[in-house]
Amino acid sequence: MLKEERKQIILNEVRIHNRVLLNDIAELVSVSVDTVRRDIKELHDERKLKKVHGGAISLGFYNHNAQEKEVYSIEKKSLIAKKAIQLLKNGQVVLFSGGTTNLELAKELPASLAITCFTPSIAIANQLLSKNNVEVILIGGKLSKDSQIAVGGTAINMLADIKADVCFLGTNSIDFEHGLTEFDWEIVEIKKAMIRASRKVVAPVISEKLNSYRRYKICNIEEVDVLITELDPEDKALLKFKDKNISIL
Amino acid sequence: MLKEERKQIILNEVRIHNRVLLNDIAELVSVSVDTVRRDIKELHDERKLKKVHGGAISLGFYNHNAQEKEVYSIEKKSLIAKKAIQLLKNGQVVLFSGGTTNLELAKELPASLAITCFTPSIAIANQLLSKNNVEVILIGGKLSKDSQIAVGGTAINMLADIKADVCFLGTNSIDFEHGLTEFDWEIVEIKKAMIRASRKVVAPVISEKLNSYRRYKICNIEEVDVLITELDPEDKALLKFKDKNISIL
DNA sequence: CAATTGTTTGCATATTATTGCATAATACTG
DNA sequence: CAGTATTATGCAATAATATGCAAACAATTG
Repeated sequence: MLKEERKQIILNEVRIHNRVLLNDIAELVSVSVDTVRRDIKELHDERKLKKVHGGAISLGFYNHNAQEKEVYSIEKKSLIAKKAIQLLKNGQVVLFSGGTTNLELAKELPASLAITCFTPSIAIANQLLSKNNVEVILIGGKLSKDSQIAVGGTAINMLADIKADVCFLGTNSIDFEHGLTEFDWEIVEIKKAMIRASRKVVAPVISEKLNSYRRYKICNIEEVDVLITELDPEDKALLKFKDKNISIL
Repeated sequence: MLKEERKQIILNEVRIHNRVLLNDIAELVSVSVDTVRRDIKELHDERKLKKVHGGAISLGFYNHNAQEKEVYSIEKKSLIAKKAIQLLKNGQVVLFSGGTTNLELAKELPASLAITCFTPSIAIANQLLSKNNVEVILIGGKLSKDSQIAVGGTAINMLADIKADVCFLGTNSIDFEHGLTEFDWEIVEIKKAMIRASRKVVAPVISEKLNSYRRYKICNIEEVDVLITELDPEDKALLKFKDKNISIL
């Protein structure tokens, strides 16, 4: 068994289970735990996973927590927000899903921009309210305690009456193969409806969310028109998306 | 179970419920309370939650400066809130209009109370979200910039499908002769719809709002079932309302 | 082919991290 | 202010880690 082969297996396990135990891997690939430990250390240095006491966890899993993102990735999100704002023109109708990246986007909207915004997120609605030239329309429905956005039939019905110019679609995970995915089915339903309600789908995502996936699928990667990350558009991690005719910012 | 994994679970619980008890977590993840305590201490040091006596609470997810600054007659509002809460029973469906008095009411709802709440106010929805046993349903629609509640046809249509047990109807002014009145026609429309959507109308108002009136009328004084003020129910300012068969609290 | 060099691997060892328990101190409750 | 619950602290058992070392292995060179 080649070392690289082993490392791929480890990464795969991490991707599937979001965590691995050192001992399990050692048994799985029939090497000593020391070797696995060294492999994980290398993968950690390569930023492919996070080494923790007793094993490793996926970066996506580690980062999925809202507070941490809030605190630690502000600069990245701000960069993404700035790129995203360039897509907007006066008079447009814009749909915002939830998430802290979209929240940052809402925060940074220039005061001069006159647009109409729909959102099921109370946090984003709250931010948008402070923009004088922005008309804010709240998408109603049962509030998910978890993600703090309106979900369910009412929200989906309301979206059915909308055709927005742009939808800023936050997502938990994005993967070339598995598309956009989420933890929570309620959220998936509402995001599917948001895609249907928009002419153009823009996915602002932190690069850490790339190459990870969750249980439930929102859509295929092809349904995204524009992908915005904090990385340089020419970054090698983004190249394959260009093949699918997705704009990269 | 990896330590990091456990920490993620704790964070997740905090995110969902806004607070966790040490003992609950210990049971949930099957470790001693000491271990959970240490985990929470670490998460606290990492600024991912706030450690409190007996457990942890989430960091305020967004700083609602606007509402926090409204400290006008907070004691009076708190007193009104306490009286209003006594009207509520588990299992009821409750409608909240906007306003700082209703916000105070939402804040002070006891954690044990299990009710379903509808509201067009993002500030109140936000408060209600932190109550474990409260289901929150947001009434969607265009957000009024000054009152920060959803107004217009969408909101009114949504209300048409509801029959709540109680409606806490905030109002700008209340007058024996002119009834409940407002500055803003949009708000009047939505409040009219709220009255139609409820079996019982409760008006929590500070005494300062008594005996004043505005341009637009929500309803006659007779349509109010219960009037709650910070005054003693026997106060002479309230006597005349009793004649109209309105309960005074 | 033998010698050399560098890498990988497993093992032994010392070090460090994690956990639960005991106990004393402190905070909350009525 | 007493009674209870929660917390901080030290300690010991266990598990995981880092480190050095030697054997195994591969690639390169004379």
